[in-house]
Amino acid sequence: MTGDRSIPACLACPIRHNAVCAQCDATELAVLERAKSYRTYPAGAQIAFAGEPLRHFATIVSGCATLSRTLEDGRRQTVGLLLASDYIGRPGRAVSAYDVQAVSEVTLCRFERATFERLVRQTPHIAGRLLSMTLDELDAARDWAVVLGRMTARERVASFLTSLVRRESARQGRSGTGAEAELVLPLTREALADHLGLTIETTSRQMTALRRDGLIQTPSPRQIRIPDTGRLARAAGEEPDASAAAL
Amino acid sequence: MTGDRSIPACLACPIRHNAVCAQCDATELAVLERAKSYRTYPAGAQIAFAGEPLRHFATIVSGCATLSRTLEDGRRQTVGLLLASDYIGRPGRAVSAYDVQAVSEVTLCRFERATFERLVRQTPHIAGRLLSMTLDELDAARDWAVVLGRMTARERVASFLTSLVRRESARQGRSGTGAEAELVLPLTREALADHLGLTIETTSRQMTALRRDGLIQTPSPRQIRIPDTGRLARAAGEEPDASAAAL
DNA sequence: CGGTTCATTGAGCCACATCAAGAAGTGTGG
DNA sequence: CCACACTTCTTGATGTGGCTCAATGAACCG
Repeated sequence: MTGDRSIPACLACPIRHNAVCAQCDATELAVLERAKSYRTYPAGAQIAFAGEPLRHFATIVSGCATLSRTLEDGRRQTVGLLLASDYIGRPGRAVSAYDVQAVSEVTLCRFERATFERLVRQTPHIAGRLLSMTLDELDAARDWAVVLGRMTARERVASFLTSLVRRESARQGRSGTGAEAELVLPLTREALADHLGLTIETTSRQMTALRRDGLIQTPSPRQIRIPDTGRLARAAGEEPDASAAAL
Repeated sequence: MTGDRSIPACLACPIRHNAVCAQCDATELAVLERAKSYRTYPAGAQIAFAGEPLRHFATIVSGCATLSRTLEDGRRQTVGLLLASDYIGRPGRAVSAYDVQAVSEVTLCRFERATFERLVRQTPHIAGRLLSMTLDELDAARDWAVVLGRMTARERVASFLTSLVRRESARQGRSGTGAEAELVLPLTREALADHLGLTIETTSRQMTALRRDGLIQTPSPRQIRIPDTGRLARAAGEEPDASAAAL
């Protein structure tokens, strides 16, 4: 494709093996190549509005976005944290059910809605991958419902950090680097609180408490070092065997 | 099919047009017909256990079941309420992520897991419907996350009753009977509390409060009459236009 | 260097949890 | 048909985790 200098080829795409196109072969990718367009949003930009039409189905190539809903009185709840390879939009619906906001700078790989729906129908590899990803999202949403419905503030923070570490290390292939981990929070305290179903203040206090107890270290508010992920997972309410059974 | 007297034909199935088979034609149904088996569980029975293998992919033909997870210390959160035409199990996973419990007597239409996965791959009509249903479930799970994360006890109860009324009237075709509604709670107070992320006591108190305020009437604890669904929806935190805009 | 945004910390209060007791409904056996 | 046990639901009294309100600190930026 000589067309647009700024759009990289699918075969060189960083999320080639994780996005809806993961199972596509070279021929199928060529079709996607022609239909796709890129768009980049700055940090803080709103990508979609709840209740408003959504022209594209899009995949996050890089960056981080939140999926949230705001009640009239201002209460907001984030219902999904979207990272690279996650998708935005719903085949079959013209209207976005949630607000989508770029948390860091976000680059999307987009398809016109009608075009994408045709692609889904005609390409079992896309339909299959889309189903698999949606089932994963459904499990993630349900898991998070347990956190929101039953866990204490401390457990919520610990759960979130634990799940971030897991996503991070899953993305990078290494399944368990062992005890230690370090991560950069993509979210502000406000976005974090909205995700946890807490206030900024409570979230901050729990971060302080976890630091005091030696479960995390915070060189800066956004940077978090976890000396022992197992201990943090236990603080998140997980039984000691859950995923670090090997130790 | 002369095989089993107790299994009704797909064409006569009460959930024919709502389940994963909804888009199938007569030929495809014939294939399902041969592969399916029925099983009925009494109220209270556990259909699947979190972390345990799940041999079948199943659809609820009749009855009501809950999808839940229990933490070691006994805290339980229901993450899904399954009614007729909803499915149980996850194509591609051999292990159940949640506990599934029959709330009322439940009849399932089941397929061996491997058989069903083959059917999904070979039948676009099934794959498509499964995707669509999963996307709906995902939206429902995310909507419920907003309730669990940000709503007061009163709003949670009102939200739940409102959503039950909506599902009921959607299932029966009539989109909005107007203001009035009556329903029989499929859940005990305990199961209800587990779904709302509250205690039994708080749930009961909120029911009492809603009755006191004239938003509901309760001839018996399980039977609920809603004289004005719009008013209840507003108590659930919905802006007055949301779905009863026509008034 | 003031203004702005973001994060932390403190003090007090309130919604919901917990603990405890009754009330109402349901089933069983005499 | 009633007595008794058992489960389910309701109501009351008290405690507490997280929210609210308010101030301060830290980082960034024009």
